[in-house]
Amino acid sequence: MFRGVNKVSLDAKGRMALPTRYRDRIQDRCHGSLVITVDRDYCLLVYPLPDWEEIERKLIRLPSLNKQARRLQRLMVGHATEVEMDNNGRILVSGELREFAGLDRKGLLIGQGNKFELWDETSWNERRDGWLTEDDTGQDLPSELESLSL
Amino acid sequence: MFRGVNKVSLDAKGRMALPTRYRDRIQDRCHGSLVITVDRDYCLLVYPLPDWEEIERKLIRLPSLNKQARRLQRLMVGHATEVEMDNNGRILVSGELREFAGLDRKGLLIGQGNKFELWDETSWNERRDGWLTEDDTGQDLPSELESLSL
DNA sequence: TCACGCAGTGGGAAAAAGTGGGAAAAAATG
DNA sequence: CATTTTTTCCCACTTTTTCCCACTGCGTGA
Repeated sequence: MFRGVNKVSLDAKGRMALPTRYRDRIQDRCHGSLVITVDRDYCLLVYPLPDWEEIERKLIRLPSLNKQARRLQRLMVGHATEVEMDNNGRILVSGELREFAGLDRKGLLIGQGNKFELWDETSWNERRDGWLTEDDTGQDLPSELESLSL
Repeated sequence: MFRGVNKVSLDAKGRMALPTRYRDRIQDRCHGSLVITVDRDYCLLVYPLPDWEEIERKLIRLPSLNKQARRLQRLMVGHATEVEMDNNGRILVSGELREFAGLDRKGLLIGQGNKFELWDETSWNERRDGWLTEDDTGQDLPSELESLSL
């Protein structure tokens, strides 16, 4: 499981070093093959290849005539890019993906279970402050949440 | 079960000595592996690794397209950091987490059953005074609270 | 009252991780 | 097919992190 906030930096060539604590797990799981795609919140998602493939299958199977489904397919499958971890534990984030997420030099890699989210530092901070102050009364909670005891 | 208020101090490198009375229990439960994450009230939560993993599993399973669920995932899983107790019974609290909780030198470790809360001393005192004077009439209690006998 | 021991604290050195640059290989273009 | 540009791979340097050791202060017991 991936978790936690990790400061990462992108160099002039768009290379990003993955935090060492995850590297062994990534090697085991997918021999360094990862897939990067986009999220509607203007961050990037980074999956180990096998995990991505499973999601991709689910997405492809969705009903093609459903608008929501096509939107998801186009966004997620359409932007999915396979990358390999190099000898220094770095991956190459393409210019298009960096631009999409507003990524400059300083990024944050956020562990989210089976995947990472990759945010521009500034965007993340803004969004996070929003989530913290946001009033959540009146919103519909999934029933799983109602009974959650942390 | 963890309970009680414990004064703790953080050194320049962010290291914090855990109170001795809990160390054996922490060794038994998780061999010194703890997870620190954030709370909406701007304090930190400290879980023994197995307790955290159970919560994490529940969080990860929540539906990805639900806004509330993603918010919780990003805040809690996204900030969760695994730490190890060192030979001197200390754990390392990262700069980001310290900053989040406004933690400087003096902190309070509050036992809360299966976890601890870690507060900056000043914030805790202010918040506690607030809870004591807060007027809760007119608020609707969940049914579990209605029948609570203390 | 003095000595011993343990918990707490700080600092420093060794190791590991991160970063940048350059050269070689590959690809693209005319 | 040759030249130019892009990409990839490798090496070396710098910074950060981690681990270990030593000192201090307080409490306890002789």
